[in-house]
Amino acid sequence: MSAIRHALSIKRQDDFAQWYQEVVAAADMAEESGVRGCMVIKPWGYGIWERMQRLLDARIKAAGVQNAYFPLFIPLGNFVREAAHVEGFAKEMAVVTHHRLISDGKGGLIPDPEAKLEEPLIVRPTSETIIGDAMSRWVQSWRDLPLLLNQWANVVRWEMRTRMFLRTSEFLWQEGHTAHATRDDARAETMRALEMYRAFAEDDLSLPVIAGEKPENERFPGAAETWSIEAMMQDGKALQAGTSHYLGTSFAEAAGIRYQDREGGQQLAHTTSWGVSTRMVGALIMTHGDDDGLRVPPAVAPQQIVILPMLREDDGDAALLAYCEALRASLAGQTALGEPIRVLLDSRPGKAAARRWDWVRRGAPLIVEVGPRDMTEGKVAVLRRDRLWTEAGKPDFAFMPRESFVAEAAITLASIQQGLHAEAHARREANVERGIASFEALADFFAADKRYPGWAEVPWARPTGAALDAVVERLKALKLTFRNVPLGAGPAEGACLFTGEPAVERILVARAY
RNA sequence: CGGGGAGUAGCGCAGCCCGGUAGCGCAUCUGCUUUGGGAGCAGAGGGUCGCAGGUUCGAAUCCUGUCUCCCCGACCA
Repeated sequence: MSAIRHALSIKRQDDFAQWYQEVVAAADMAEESGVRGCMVIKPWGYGIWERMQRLLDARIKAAGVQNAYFPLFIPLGNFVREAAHVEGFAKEMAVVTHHRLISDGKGGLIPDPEAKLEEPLIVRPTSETIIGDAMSRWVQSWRDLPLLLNQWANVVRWEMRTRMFLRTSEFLWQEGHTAHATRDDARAETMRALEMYRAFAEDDLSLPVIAGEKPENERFPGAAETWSIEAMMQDGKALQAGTSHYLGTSFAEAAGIRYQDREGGQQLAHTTSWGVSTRMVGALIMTHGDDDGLRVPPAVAPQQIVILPMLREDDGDAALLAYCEALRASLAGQTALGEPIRVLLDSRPGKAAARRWDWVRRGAPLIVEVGPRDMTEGKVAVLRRDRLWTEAGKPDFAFMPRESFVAEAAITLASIQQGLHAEAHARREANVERGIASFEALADFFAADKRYPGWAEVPWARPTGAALDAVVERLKALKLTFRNVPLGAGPAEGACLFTGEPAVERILVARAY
């Protein structure tokens, strides 16, 4: 029995879905908007997304990809060109049909029947078609290739069931779109983007992921190959945290992206697309969150250190504030994880001991409380969010000289960044089962009632078409899905769990978000 | 989109069955006390009861519709 008085009312192990929702609210990240499937992202949540944007954008630009912006609306006629793509998205589309409102005579407004659009516009669910259209004009010669574009944008998919950050009708993302002269070049770009996402997730978000290729049934509509990074959440489910697609020439054919080669012949370009979305914020919560709220990895924390002066609303406050301001300035002059330290002096009135818990729930990596006696002694009281409690169930403050804290702040932040990754990585590795040799054993593995159903990595023969569909159905009956064929998986041995044929590779099976 | 549950103050809830002045806890504000770690006492402010119709002398409460959220399913780059 624990005497700890946690900052949340719901524990992960009691109700993971409810816990997730409480973290989103308690960490002040987002709230309901009143519009189905759409959320208001609040400053702390959006600040985390902005940090993700900044770090990923730098990686994208470092690869020579340029940012551009394409329209929100796509003419319906443009969208219908790539058959598989259309089939994949048609049933979840928002459509604009009118351009004016008129009074309904009862004090309300209705779309003006006189203002119906000749051709409806769809709200982009992704931008392959509209960017492909631009590429068809921008690509003429082999000298125009490769064409490497990215856009940061919102997209809309009319989801049947939504969850904050994980699946919303409108979400924010980046979508990279590239065109290449050859299959090899395009595939190399696909893999570069995949590796970029892996490094971004692991290094910047402390999120251990497994990069690999999606099986045929999980491919992006119209893609030749789909690759993903998969992360394990604290309930053992898998979350696809980023995807990279080699699109072959089918989108180039649909959009007319052709170039003249060195011999003067007309060739179809090979295209790719790749994306990461605000879903990543959900992955962060479900990977690093604990029973006291979120824990934000320092690299993406909007504020890495929060200073809380213990104000008493008396004459001593001025001196205490000056002491804290000096502390803030000396920290802000330091560099951690390659950037100036982001430090907030939270001097709003109120008891520091009470406001501390707001920052615990938000997951600020370091919380520093400073009282009059600390000031006199030249000390600070430091609370690390990644190790909150003492054995006795009290907040684990480290009282240390101010100068020591300042001198070690960068190292401490790097240590938290690394520690969160190590913790999540150890948890995942402890819950990936690689020794399952039969379908029955697979079913047993997932039938066991345990906190982490985890993942299974099993040999398979890579069936396709109807044979694959049959396997997918068998898995669906167990609420299981294929995740990906990990790049780093060992050589396949033995028989395919699903067909009995000699295995050709190893694939991850898991419950998934 | 199918089945189930829910919407009352910023948050969590009671009241509804059986119609009759809108309640509790936390939070907020004020005062006093307290002051090394999530303070105590007293007082105060804050709600067209999701929205729209209907029944009724009278609706948070009964009826109809609708919107949103949660859970299960189907769907899901």
